[in-house]
Amino acid sequence: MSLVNKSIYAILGILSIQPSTGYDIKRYSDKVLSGFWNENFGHIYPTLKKMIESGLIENVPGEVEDRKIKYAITEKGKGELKKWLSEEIQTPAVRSELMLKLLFGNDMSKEATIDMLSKQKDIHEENLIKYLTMQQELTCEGSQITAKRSVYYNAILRKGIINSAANIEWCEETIESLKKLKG
Amino acid sequence: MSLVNKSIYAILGILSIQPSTGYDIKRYSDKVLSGFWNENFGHIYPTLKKMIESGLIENVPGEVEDRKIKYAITEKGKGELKKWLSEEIQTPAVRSELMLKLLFGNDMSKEATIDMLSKQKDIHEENLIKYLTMQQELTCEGSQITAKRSVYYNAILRKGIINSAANIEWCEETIESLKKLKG
DNA sequence: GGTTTCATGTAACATGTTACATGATTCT
DNA sequence: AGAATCATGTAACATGTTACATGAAACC
Repeated sequence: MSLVNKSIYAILGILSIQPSTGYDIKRYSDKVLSGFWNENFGHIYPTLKKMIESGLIENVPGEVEDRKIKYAITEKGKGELKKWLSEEIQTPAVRSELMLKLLFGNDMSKEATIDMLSKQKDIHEENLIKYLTMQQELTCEGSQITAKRSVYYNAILRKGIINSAANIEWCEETIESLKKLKG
Repeated sequence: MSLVNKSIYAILGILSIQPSTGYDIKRYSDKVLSGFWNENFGHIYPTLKKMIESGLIENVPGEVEDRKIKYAITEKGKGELKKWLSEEIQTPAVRSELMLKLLFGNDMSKEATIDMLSKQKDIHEENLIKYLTMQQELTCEGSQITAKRSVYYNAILRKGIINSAANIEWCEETIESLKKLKG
């Protein structure tokens, strides 16, 4: 079992912002990275252990208070993060269940297909609102994010907004084209 | 090892169009499903075996000529396909390396970030052309796709087109916003 | 006092990719 | 004749999720 790759960079990145516990990392990916990156405990804790072993992170001394275990990025970890950042991004393999179902939509009733697309549209509309809200939170209060980072974070939110809008548009036009179909 | 789920529905769907060999299935996902769904041999062949065992597909009699093994969907398989089509789509977990790198873009030079985004833009531009070409091929010659299915297939291509365009737009605006940044 | 959230962790499972092995056929 | 494509398959690896177990602290 490797249980490493990909997650280690997310963890290194989060720890480069500030020292955190495993729980903090999970919370960060659920809230800040919501919709772009996900982590789960079954991955986080074993990965943290391996990263300690390889010297990419370390326990924060004096902070091992109650039952929390706080980690910080080391110089070696910072180097590893920078190295990864400069590497080419490999395009991920896509497996869209929606597209698959639509392609075999012949075997589905028109109504069921429209219903499926409506549900997708609802999801994207919810997401759009979520990203717009996050964007407002970013611009209003200074929050914990530094000004420089906020430019990057705003770009990420814009990506969510643009993609959600595109998906909504597509759902609508596809529903319309199906309604025009006879049978 | 299960080596089943998800792939079985792609296979059932493809076989519902016409009987095919494992190789045909791979080719179909590379060409027709390109960008929406991917399959690999390490998955296809073991899955086909399991599907034979569970009676979802069968060998096409008399067609086991040379070294090709052709499979066809059974009535049970058709039922399974329809059942899956009516099930709710679960939203897939997202892990976007690009977004992760952008979020930690603080640790990257501005130029490197812009370069990264340019490369992404190029990829999406290539994809856009690919989808537009596929759309033209669909409308010009009748190809092998039936008229009814072509409506669904066109919707899929439209999805690729709209998404590619949205991504290009986002790359451009993000590059611009970074260029305006000092430092 | 009970529920929710915080907090850490493991084991089993699910899923998917890559590398390798083999050999026929077709194209140049 | 040699290279590319067709064709099938396995084993090892890589990766990721879910369910379970445990218990403290905070909230209501």
